[in-house]
Amino acid sequence: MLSNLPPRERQIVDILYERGASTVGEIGEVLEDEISGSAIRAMLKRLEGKGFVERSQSARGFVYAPSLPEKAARKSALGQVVRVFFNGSPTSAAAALLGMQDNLSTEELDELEELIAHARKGRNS
Amino acid sequence: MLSNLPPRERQIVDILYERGASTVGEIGEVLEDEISGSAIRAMLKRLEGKGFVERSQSARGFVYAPSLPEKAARKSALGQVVRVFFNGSPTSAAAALLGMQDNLSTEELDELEELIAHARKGRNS
DNA sequence: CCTGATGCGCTACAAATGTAGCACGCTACA
DNA sequence: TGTAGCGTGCTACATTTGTAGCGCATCAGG
Repeated sequence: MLSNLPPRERQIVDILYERGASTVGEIGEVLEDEISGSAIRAMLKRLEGKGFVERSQSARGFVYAPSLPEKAARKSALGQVVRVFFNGSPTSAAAALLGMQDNLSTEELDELEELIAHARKGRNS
Repeated sequence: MLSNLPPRERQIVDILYERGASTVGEIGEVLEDEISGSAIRAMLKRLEGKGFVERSQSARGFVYAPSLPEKAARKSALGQVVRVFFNGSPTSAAAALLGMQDNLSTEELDELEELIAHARKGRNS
């Protein structure tokens, strides 16, 4: 489970999910607090050992990527907050999410309505 | 920040948010892996020291509650997953959420549509 | 062929975390 | 009035995490 990684390791896999496969240098740039490259490498190595990241060669040198597919990771992460903060109700979490941003684009709203319509339909079947 | 608590401590505050104020005994029951009461108490003490939980007397004995208001914690947690997994777009996170459950009640769907309508209106203003 | 600069792995080590054990006080009940 | 049980705090300790330093390779410029 991603959720029980220690803070720093967690932070690093988050960066990996956020930015996609990255080199040690890139990770270092993203981290606000300056940290030595070898420290990052050590983290990555442990993460690799635990099976959360994979390393591969590339033109840029070694790049590290999360090994758990993003889709699964999303689901797991969302499930976590839904369970903890929204009583297991994805709907109310979605509602909170919609309240988070001040202006949604018309396209986004349309898309959401379509999703809802779809859900409604499925429900009647 | 809640997000950089070590795994076990995180797990415990999660339980607190999920169940509300709880005693050591209750926390122990929820944790799948059997763990000694004193271990839990030590965790709670550290969490209290860090300012994440508060302790108070009650009829049941000492109860522990998260000190960061649930609303803020929610927002922070959601913001986190939105940033990491959904490119900072709450909308697409909401969409994923709607896809998570197979059947939504009509009431929920109505509520969501109302939210969307409201957002649409606000946007035109 | 030197010499810096980079990026790497390894090792070591301080700090934090996760856990159990002990001793104490307070019920409750035979 | 024992004494068994429960909840508590404290302390100690093994493990894990977070970090830096060293030495080695590779590569570019002189």
